Amino acid sequence: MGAAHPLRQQPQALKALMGIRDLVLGGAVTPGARLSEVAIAERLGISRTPIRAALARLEQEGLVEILPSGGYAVRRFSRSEVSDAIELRGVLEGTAARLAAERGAPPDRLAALKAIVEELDGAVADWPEALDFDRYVELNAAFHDTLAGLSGSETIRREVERVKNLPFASPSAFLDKQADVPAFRRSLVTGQAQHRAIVEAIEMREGTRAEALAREHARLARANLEYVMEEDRSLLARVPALALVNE
Amino acid sequence: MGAAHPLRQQPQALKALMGIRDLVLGGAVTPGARLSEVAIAERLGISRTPIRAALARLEQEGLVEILPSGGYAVRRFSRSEVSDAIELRGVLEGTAARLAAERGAPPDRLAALKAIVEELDGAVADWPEALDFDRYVELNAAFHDTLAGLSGSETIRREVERVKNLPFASPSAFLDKQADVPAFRRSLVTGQAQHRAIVEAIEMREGTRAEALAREHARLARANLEYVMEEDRSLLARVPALALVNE
DNA sequence: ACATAACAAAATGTATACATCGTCGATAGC
DNA sequence: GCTATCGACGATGTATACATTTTGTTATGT
Repeated sequence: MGAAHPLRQQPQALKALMGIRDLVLGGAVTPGARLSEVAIAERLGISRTPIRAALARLEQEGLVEILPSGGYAVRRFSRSEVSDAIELRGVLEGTAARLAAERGAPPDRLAALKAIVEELDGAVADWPEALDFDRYVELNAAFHDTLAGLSGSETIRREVERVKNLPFASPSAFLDKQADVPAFRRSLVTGQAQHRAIVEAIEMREGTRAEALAREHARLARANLEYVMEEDRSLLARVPALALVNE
Repeated sequence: MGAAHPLRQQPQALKALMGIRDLVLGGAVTPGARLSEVAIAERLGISRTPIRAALARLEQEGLVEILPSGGYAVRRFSRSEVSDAIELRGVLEGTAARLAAERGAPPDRLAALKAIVEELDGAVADWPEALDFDRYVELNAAFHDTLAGLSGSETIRREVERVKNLPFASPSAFLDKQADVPAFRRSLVTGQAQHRAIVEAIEMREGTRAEALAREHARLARANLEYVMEEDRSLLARVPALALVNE
């Protein structure tokens, strides 16, 4: 599945990375607040060294920012930045889809992608009401991971995976049991139709169509974001990925 | 111009980053070879700590890779990876151009971009033979930096700048006095025409056209890459950015 | 009461010491 | 002569100690 990065993380380094991620996304530290290295080190029970490494990495990923005077702080995202990050994911996934179509995807991987779509179809269609969120999220993530690697270009795959590290830009950002509203549920049906169309376009070597579809697919997440901001701001607290959005 | 990153680098950290970059790009260590932390530390006269930080960052940038057993090595790039990185730059710059056109670029920044194009015109047209490479490189870099920030999306700007950190993906990769061949020189004329067209498209709010043009503009670099690989491999050694390409 | 300057506390940046793991080589056995 | 295992060397991963900068507070002067 997603061998994500060539990460051969050492135990402490891994603890630091996951720990800080949880701290930030769990709302333990408010956006904009300083991330004190000693405080984190004590809280996680490890030394400052892996903490610093993790912070530097998270800065590269865009989750934390460097303070002008040194040190790091939890990054705050404006609504437009979230929107742009989603658009960016669409652009990159679109490129992955286009290249896969133009260059021809490896038959086995394309078959795997089609199998995932079939399973997704089952998950969505069988019991539209009693949908298994966990299962859908898992399959959806698998679809996007497979798509990212379908072009055979490691360069593209890396960048797609990179942008997905931003929590709200992930394809599963708005898929959460805590945020189970009809509007989101409807988007799953549309999304699944787009999944099918993307695979079809790649199979037919229709690069431009595949790219446009993947972009539009990402914009489904943007629509969900707008729904949260305009229609039901109470979801802001219930969608974990949106904890960092201020404005 | 390009305040690149919110990097408030400490002296040792900066020395480490620049030093290792020079080591890798200068060919002091062969691609694939291990980058021993102690060796680098002794060579640069600083401790291992900033070295490690710089290596971790360069791994994120894609210049070095993590060895399965730990530590880092100089990354080797296949021809297709170089080609894909250039394509990726085109995709991202294309997105920057499209968004600038769709959303409307700030008048002052657009004016600045037009001024750069004017200056570039002078540099190219006045003395086609006695072209000042340094000046052209500087203006060309300014054009691409300005374009990256023209959409107003910091997210997009960041990503464009990121991919440009890969030496061979930079817009100036094939602009070098050491590699002054007629084929490259001709590409400058075509490139300058594309610069003009990109600005025009953004000004006319023609987003799709702007995106397509920016992509095609990047493919000029891809053509130069193919020229090196197919027509004149002696350039492989003369174009500094291509030192990491094996195959 | 307010502003300013000096001082103290704390945080980061850097260096070094220690622990752990991988790799290379030598030696012993077959 | 070849292979396998044991051991030493070296490298990275981690922790800690030190130095420098930043920040917050307090006291003093106007």
